[in-house]
Amino acid sequence: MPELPEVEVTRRGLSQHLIGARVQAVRLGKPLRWPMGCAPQALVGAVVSPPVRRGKYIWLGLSGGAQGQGGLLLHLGMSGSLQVLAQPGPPGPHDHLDLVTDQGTLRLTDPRRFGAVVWSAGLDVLPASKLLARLGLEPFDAAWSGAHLHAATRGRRVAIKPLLLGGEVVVGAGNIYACEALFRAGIDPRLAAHRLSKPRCDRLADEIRAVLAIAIEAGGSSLKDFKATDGAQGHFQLMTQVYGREGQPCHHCGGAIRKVVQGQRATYFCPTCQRR
DNA sequence: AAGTGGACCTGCTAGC
DNA sequence: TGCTAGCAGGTCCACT
Repeated sequence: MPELPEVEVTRRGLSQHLIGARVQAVRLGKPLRWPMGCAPQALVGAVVSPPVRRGKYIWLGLSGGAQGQGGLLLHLGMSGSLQVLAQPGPPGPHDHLDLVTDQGTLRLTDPRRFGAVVWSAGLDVLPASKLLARLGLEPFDAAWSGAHLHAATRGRRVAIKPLLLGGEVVVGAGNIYACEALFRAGIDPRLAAHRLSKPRCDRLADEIRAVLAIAIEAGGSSLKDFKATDGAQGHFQLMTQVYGREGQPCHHCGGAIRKVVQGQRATYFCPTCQRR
């Protein structure tokens, strides 16, 4: 589910409610992708630092508990969401973490359990450092540019769309936003990455940043599971030009949007507006 | 090294 | 109406 915009909307929600909150209790549900790596009890008494986003991860710094200085690295996988609840009801079968604090209960809900909650003593030490090690540039970092994209794609014969999904070049564009950015840039998702000219890299780098910014403004995309921390739904899914629109007319040229499969993921594009 | 495909898990939908 | 196959926003790992 959550791509960069949904994670960023979530991070902002956590910032509003949880900074300075003191952990009172921790409850775990079913196992997620990896074990948390510390005893839940050891987090009691810790105080929450301002949350930080790196790619699709959220880092929630914690200080002062028995576990000592460190934090939780959170990932929402395909179907996760985080809410801050003033009056939490009993946890359901898909609620896998409750961080009860004096400012509300942070609850992670994730039906598919591809998400993760991992304790680490810091972002730059194991295990967090390993999870973040291969991540590419942040799209809102000044270093993200067409020049960087151009350099990173030299010698890469893989198609541009699955390369974007991999996140080693630039983080944050998942299946929806990779499709949308390539449409906006007029680039065929099947084009081998190394064939992208410098001007087209400039355009694509700009469009990736633009579509992610627009989606953050829209509160993200809520296809089925995603909710912001206050339960609000995003509405970017109403604005997609290609994603999920197979057979429907292109808003630009009127031709039918096509769907192909790349790397076992659906890709949507306009065969007229997007060129090799 | 780069590329490809399978794995993880659950719920929903389209099609028979 | 009921079953089943296929699909879903991510990413790690093993294999060629």
